[in-house]
Amino acid sequence: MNKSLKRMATMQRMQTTGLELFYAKGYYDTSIDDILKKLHLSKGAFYYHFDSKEDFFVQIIQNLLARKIYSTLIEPIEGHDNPLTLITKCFDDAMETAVHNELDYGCILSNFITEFNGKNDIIMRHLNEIVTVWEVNLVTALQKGKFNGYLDRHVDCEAAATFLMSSYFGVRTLMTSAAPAAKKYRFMSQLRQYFKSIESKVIS
Amino acid sequence: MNKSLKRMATMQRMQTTGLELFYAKGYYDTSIDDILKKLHLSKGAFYYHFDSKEDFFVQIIQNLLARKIYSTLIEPIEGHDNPLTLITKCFDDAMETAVHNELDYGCILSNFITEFNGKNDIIMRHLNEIVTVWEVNLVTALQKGKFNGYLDRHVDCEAAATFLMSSYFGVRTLMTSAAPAAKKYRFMSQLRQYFKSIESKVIS
DNA sequence: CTATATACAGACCATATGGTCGGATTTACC
DNA sequence: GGTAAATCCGACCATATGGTCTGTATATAG
Repeated sequence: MNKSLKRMATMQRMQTTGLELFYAKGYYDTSIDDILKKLHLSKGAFYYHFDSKEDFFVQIIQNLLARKIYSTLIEPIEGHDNPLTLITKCFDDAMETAVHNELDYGCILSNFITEFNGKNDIIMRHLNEIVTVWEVNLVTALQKGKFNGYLDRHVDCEAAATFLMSSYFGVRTLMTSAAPAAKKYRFMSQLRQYFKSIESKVIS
Repeated sequence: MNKSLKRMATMQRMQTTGLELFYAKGYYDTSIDDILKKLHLSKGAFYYHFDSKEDFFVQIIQNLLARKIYSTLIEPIEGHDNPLTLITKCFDDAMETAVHNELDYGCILSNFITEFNGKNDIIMRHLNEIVTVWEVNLVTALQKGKFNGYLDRHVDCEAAATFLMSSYFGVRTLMTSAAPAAKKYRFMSQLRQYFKSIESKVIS
């Protein structure tokens, strides 16, 4: 980490706009020139800092995507409150920003998994790692919630986590298709319904 | 529909392998030559039958994709039985074939929506049409189920449909990532849990 | 002030892709 | 069997893309 500030700054700029465009247009349909054009930089600058387009993207995953997922989907569910409440608010917030984007492209993680599945194993491994981290944190939060009496003791926390991740990935995809605000509202109502069915039945 | 048999046969062959490759590698990362190579056909043959790559894909959507979605996700939920039972079996079957594919690429409809969102409005309209058909049929099935006393009368059928579509899209994406069989099992267990919470509470 | 490493510019290259076009071959019809 | 339409071939084109390489300006160190 002994890199100069200028180097870091340029790399950061490239990665930020790179992620923007990759998210909006997809990895394979975004050329390096697209990114460089937006930054008024040249090919020489790019290949001075990165070995290849793939290397560039892997660094983006580690430096930006992982943190983004963490701050959006993981960190908000940490805490000692009712995990169902935390998850509800977390999903609600994430979907709300999606609704307010004039042009939403769905869950960035889900999109990349779709794009790279069966095409690039190296990148898939990095994406799967993020999925696993999310899963582990979700399961942990749910288990803690069970321990603290918020969830029914018969709940399969691994299964619940899978179900939640699935539904979130899917609704973000569906929201890009049409009527995002309505989709969000409907989704949230049924998420609460599901949560009601797994919460503790004991009247405290 | 006065086209000769030979013409129809060739076009069918092209569309079938076209959909195969588009599904496996994505639209933009599949070249026309890839498709032609697999069929031992030439560029001339392709552009004799189709105006462009986009026209080709639109025809694939209408001729193959729409029917595939219909036979997999719509037709199985038609009938007068309990829609929750039908949907459960429908999802179970669809995911089972995905599990048995050595290489699964997720829900084909969801994948294309992800790929074309924000990139190609014409194709997106065709994909959205299929989504709408699915949604309408799901809502209808649920409403009929409510009318027939299978579902609780307070259930919001539109919301339930959105929730189901979301979770299905999402789980298919998740399944491509790792451990599809386990993901399927966990998902189905929580789907049943959700269904239990919206089914009729009246003991018949 | 000079030398040297850093950071970037941009021409260039090999390859791939969607699409065109004139011609060859096959099929259908009289 | 001859003719014309339908079907298909494959060379060719313009463009785009990932990546290389040489050169140049700027900053840093001695």
